[in-house]
Amino acid sequence: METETATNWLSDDEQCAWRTYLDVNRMLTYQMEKDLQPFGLTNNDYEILVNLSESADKRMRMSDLAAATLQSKSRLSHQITRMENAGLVRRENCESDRRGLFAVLTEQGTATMEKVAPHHVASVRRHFIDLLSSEALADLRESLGPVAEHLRGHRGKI
Amino acid sequence: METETATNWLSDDEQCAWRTYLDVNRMLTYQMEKDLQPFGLTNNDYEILVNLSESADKRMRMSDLAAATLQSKSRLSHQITRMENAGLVRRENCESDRRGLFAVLTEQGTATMEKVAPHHVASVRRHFIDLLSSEALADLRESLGPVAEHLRGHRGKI
DNA sequence: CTCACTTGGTTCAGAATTCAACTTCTTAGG
DNA sequence: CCTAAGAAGTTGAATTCTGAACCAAGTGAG
Repeated sequence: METETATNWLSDDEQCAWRTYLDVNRMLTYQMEKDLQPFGLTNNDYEILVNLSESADKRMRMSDLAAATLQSKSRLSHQITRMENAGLVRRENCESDRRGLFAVLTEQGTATMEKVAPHHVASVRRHFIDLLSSEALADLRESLGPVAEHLRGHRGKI
Repeated sequence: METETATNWLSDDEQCAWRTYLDVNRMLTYQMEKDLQPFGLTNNDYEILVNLSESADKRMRMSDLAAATLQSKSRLSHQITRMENAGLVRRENCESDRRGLFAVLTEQGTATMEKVAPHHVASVRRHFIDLLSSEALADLRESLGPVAEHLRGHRGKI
């Protein structure tokens, strides 16, 4: 009794698209990281700074931040500890739920953001945005949007 | 004397495209990793297996493999050691350059590839390829190709 | 009320990654 | 030749990440 169905391999075009996507992905991450390095930040640090700086009162609950950045609670906890030591954020108790903690952007964290953001944007432009026509960009949004939706609804499920 | 030029911030559309791209990136990586987990492989393992299995004689020089996967020599060395312990690859001396080493796919490595690949392809389809129309896919190839080119030419430079 | 269950977060141990030596071999210049 | 510079890999220590165990605080059914 054969329950296996024949594998639906990728066509050449599909294969090519997928690999290109992966390549861009990997190289872009690498390049962003390199471009942040002079400021002593990692991609991860930066992402957290962005999240915090865009939140009301520049603060977020640990678990929300973990969810937003798709990190485990454990990893985020370590990460925030490091950033706390670097003076970028601090932890603050949550009144309404005494189990909870906020990660809060410090003055220095805000200042860092303001200093680094322009360079980061320039980097994003140089290595991505400015290499795409505005139509290409629109297409990208439209086609990747549903993929993002799909993945969001998936969270760990098979 | 003001040498700063005004920051060319991202427009809403650009911002949205960029964030969508980042989100898909992160969630997709996460999902691929999850889907490989039952087979005891990481994305990294899999990528190396793919590279080796597509190479002549199922072997690659360590440095070429490092370059192909954008890892440091050190990291690759550790990685190969682990995979060697798992029986997936072995190291072999290089005749022509006695400093050099090949990473070679073992029988077991090949078998693992054959077993896992169909599931991996299915995963790629489910979470990416099949969510895009063939036009969207073609557009993606066309617009991301030059980005990949640009990044390839960049390798660490600012 | 209270006992089980969930949630929010940390901690610890083990695994992976980085970074800076270090070894060996190759190559090019004089 | 011989030597200095560079390339191929490895190693080890320090850092980061993962996963499970844990604690403390909220939730809710009986």
